[in-house]
Amino acid sequence: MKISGGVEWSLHCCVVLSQAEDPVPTARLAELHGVSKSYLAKHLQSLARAGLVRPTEGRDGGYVLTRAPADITVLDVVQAVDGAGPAFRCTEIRQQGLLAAPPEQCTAPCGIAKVMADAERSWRDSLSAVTIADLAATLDLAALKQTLQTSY
Amino acid sequence: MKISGGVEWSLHCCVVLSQAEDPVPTARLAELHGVSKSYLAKHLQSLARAGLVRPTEGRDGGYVLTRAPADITVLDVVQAVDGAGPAFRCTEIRQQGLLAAPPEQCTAPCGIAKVMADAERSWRDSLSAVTIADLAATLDLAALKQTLQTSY
DNA sequence: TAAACTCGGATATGACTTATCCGAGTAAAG
DNA sequence: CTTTACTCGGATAAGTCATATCCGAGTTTA
Repeated sequence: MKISGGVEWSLHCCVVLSQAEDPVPTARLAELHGVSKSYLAKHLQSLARAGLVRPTEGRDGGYVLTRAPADITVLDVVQAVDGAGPAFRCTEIRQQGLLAAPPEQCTAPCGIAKVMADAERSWRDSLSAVTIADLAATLDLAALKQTLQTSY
Repeated sequence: MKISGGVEWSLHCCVVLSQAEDPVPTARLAELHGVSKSYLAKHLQSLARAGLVRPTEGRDGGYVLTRAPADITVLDVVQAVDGAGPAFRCTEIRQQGLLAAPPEQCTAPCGIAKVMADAERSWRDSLSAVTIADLAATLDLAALKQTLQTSY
């Protein structure tokens, strides 16, 4: 089980965007966090496709959050970057091989698939209980905003 | 987020082993489930390395569970096959770039890392609440044992 | 003693994540 | 109105990890 590395970058960017009033371009977000601009751009595109951020083109353009920070959960960001599909995909092994179960017993989901799905649900519930606003609240916002206004 | 495909095979195998009294070889487990023998062997090795199953070599050899089915959780199997490391790895972005936080504020874990770790904990708790015995209880054990005794 | 069957690690293949670049389009400034 | 500079977006390589397979070392049985 593994989570895409871009998730961490994207979450940090969302926190920064929640404190910025003006659009923030990709290059600026990259130097703020000390990461590759080219690669960060790819993840920001994922956020844009998911409708979490809105791009502004041209001079003085950049990204802005589309919703209030309290209305964007960590799960929203994770799914936008890492995909929303289930981590475990049941291939219906119980219907294959010598001990294939008869189809009439396969109306209910496989017991193994059910356990994995329940676990993923718990995982998602935990992530959706925290918002970008909650994450921002744990930081020194005064210092952050001051750095944001530092000359380019 | 994605889970190795071998996890499904391994869980089904553990359920079968919980109902078998004699060692079951890899080739037999493969034909019972209709999957590749060569590839299944690799995952069974992972289970053996984790100490969940014990191999018996030579003629009439095979694999046997090392513990009672009620003492082996789904989490044990998942971690044996897919690795036990955390899915999210914090790279301490907060200490890099223009808005690097001073080290004295970084004694506690990053807020983002904490959220992700909590979610993974929920996931693991769900998986560790179910055992191989629980999974077996949802099946038609009489039919399964009969198939197990079918001639090779 | 010999034979057959078992697991174990070492070895190719393929898919996916990672990482990067340049062009199309847009808003602002002169 | 023209020019300029800056923005995002998709298309494009490299690297890494999971997938899939094979043959040899060792052991039990007959």
